[in-house]
Amino acid sequence: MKLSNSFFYTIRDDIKDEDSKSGNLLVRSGMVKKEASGVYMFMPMGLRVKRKIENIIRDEMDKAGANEVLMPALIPSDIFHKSHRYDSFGPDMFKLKDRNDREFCLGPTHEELFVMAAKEKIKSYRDMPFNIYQIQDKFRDEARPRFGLIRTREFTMKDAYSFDTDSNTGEVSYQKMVTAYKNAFYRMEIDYRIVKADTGVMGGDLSEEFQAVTDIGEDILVMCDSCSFGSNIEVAPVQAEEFEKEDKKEMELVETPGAKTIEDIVGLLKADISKTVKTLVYSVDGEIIFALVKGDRELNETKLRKLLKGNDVVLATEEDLKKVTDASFGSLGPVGVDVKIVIDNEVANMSNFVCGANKTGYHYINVNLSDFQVYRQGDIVNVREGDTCPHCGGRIYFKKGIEIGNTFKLGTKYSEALDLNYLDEENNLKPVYMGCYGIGVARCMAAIAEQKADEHGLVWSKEIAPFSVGITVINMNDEKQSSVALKLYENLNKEGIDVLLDDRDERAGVKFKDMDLIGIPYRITVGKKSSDGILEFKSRDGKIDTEVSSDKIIDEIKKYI
RNA sequence: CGGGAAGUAGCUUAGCUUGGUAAAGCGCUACGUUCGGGACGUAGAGACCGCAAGUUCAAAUCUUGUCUUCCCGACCA
Repeated sequence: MKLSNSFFYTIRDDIKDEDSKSGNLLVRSGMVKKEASGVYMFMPMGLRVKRKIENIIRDEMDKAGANEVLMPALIPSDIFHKSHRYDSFGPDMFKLKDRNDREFCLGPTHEELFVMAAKEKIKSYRDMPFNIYQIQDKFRDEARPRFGLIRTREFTMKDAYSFDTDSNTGEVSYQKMVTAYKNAFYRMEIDYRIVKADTGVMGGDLSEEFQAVTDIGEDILVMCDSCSFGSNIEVAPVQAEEFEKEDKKEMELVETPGAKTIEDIVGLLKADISKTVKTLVYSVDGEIIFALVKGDRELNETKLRKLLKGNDVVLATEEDLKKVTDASFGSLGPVGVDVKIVIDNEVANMSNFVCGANKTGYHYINVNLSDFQVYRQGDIVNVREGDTCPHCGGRIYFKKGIEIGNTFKLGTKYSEALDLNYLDEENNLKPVYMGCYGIGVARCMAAIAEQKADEHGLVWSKEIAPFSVGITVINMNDEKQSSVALKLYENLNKEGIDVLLDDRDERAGVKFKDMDLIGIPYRITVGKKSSDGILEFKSRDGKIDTEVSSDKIIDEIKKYI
């Protein structure tokens, strides 16, 4: 591509309302443009990057034996009613009606349609396994789109679905996809971790996330310093701390005026923080419960939801609280109150602890489990850095991540809901075992930008750069220079190398800045010495900066791409 | 959905407290000088100040409403 007479522009100033590094640079470099919150246009450069990512994924999927298909984005809503997901998606789904008032939605995901497609083929156990995938746009009316391309409302996703007779062969299909993902992300040069994750609205048996490590990640990744353990904090198990068992002391009411937080209590009563218990009030599907965690722990709502098998788990409001006690939030506890009490495993190890007395301004000291009735006990808190690894006893540390891929063992959830069955060898009708596998295409693009960009702009790895090589002509009005550059451009094209020729009548500085901003990995500069057959060869990452004679330049470039 | 901030030229912003229909830089056009890391000078073009009501002789500025966008949180494959 020649830049003169091309649809190409860059923006010099930082973009207002694009605070993330990747979002800002992708817009500044003219790769994308925002049209509405979480809705982006892809311009020529940006589209090329996106396509290259898609093609890497497509290549790896094909190698893994998956077949590409394409589903509609416009989907009749009734199929989501059948799978009972219409309500679980709720307001995240874009809904519309046709002229006959039939309800449609813009697909937020495609499990249902893939099941319908699979029904065409699957009759018997002989018809499996197979895997089908598509690269297509999904629509989700996110509560808060953010960070440029990282969380958008329309986004391109590769989604694959495996169909197997049972969990044994399903496991094989699953591992094939995991391998394909590793290959794809390796080629994209993304720094990522695989972590265990919550299955969420997808349901199923197991979920693993591929998380790109960046500072602006939306997820907290829990890693171990001495083994391969990795988990999203949502589901990372906590190794409950053990405490010395003390003899039970007599519970005692003490005045704690004005104390609202655990820190206040610790200061006021000179209590050790490990002797304090925090009471959190949750509304679980409308019912008020008290959740008890050690004073310095944070409650994990995902774990609480699972323990109680609830759907809607939210912090209670002051109004909710009034239904069960007159006490205010800072003075709550498990003693003498008529609500279900859920305790964290760690609380079960504690004795003679401090907690609220359900009387504003008062706490009890020396409370023990025998002083109240426990409804449920479980792991309901977040891991902290420095905690003990539940697998090997090593130390836990955190990273922030952007979810770029996700693999699920769905099991039979969808096949049962949508009647996807097969006949086995003994002529029994059985539900199909499914897996599903997603990669966020533009999210990969943003994650790479986030990880690799420097103070000069974007830096793309060679396989996903919009062009592999850029030619910068210092002076287009110099006939020698322009003819050398044009010849080189043609020869590189003949070699099948993606090459961008900056033949604009701009000053050299502007051209250098633009080539850096858009992140072309290799640059050839055609300048004064080109009349002596000398060209400059430089890599965007700064590792190469050398002069090469013009008859050797193509061989030199081929070494790298 | 809760908390915070912001909408003024294509872009980034000033002006708003203390009302008098608008300013700068970048970009753009023309000419000249420049020409290897976002050049300089001169002259221009370009804005019903998000939208709607209200107060007022007069509103970018004050009041109310509304829409949009971003940030933190909630939520989220």
